Amino acid sequence: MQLHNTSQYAIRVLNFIANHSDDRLYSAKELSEILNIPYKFLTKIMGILVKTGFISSIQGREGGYELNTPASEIKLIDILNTFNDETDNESCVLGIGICDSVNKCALHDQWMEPKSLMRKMFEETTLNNLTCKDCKL
Amino acid sequence: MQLHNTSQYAIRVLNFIANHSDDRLYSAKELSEILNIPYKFLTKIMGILVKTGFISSIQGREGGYELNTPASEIKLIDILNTFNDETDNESCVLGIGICDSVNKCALHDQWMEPKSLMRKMFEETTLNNLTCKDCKL
DNA sequence: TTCAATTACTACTCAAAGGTAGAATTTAAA
DNA sequence: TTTAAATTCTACCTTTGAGTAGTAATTGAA
Ligand code: SF4
Ligand code: SF4
Repeated sequence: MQLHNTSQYAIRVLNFIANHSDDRLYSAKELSEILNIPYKFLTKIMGILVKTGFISSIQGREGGYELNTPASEIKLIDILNTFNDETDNESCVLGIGICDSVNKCALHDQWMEPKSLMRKMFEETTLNNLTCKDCKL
Repeated sequence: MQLHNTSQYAIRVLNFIANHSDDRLYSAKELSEILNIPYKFLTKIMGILVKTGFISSIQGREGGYELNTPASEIKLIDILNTFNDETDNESCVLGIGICDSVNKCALHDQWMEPKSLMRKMFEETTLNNLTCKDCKL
């Protein structure tokens, strides 16, 4: 019951960049050191974040990454979907397939409240709701 | 953000056996067909459930499985822990390691409510809270 | 006693996540 | 113009979850 490492990394990177977007460009090397994420794995993830349009990259010497979309428009759920961290009904708690209020699994009644709260959180939280100056990176 | 298949299967099997414990013994073959779980994978899981003491097995012809612990004493969280579906703080949403109210990650404030509800649910729900006669298996 | 239905055990394959290696490309500073 | 610092691309390796195969051991029924 956990997010994928890639999702966690992506959230942390995007959050950091969003919090320092006025500043300047950050390179993969810096991000890797600041956020303590394996360099080679980070660059792989950055490539995906560029392709999906969350960030844009400046190539070459003195290059780096910067936010390409306003922080207020990047929802956590969008990041999760990018890395196959599904939160939809198809892959719900007992994974039984399509289900509704009449056709439900044994856990349904207990699960719906935590699940909907979780889903609501991922859907409504954007990067700029996350701004937290003293938080761990 | 999902339970492991093994956890899902284990919950469904244990729930079924708990709901039919008065009945009779159920064999792996039957369980596999009723619950639509691959036979060979199921027997592997049953072995683990026997070792951990949730169920006991009757070997040989006419054998099968039966609950070994009262349904009221089998918490979902115990099943999850058996299959490495951690819900503890070490492996929390951003996976940053030890953290408390002063030393927290950027998602902490948003995450704690859904998380604690989820955790409470897994900790307080036992197999006999789950009894649901018309539910999908 | 034989035999078929059953659990238990060991070892393997497959797929996906997590991570690494190396070289190509881009670009600004020296 | 050269060079070093950067992103990008392709391919690989490792680990773990998911699932399969085959066989041994057990035991009640015929
Ligand atoms: S909890 Fe509800 S929505 Fe989720 S699998 Fe069970 S029945 Fe379906
Ligand atoms: S949400 Fe809170 S407990 Fe979980 S990783 Fe973040 S700081 Fe730690």
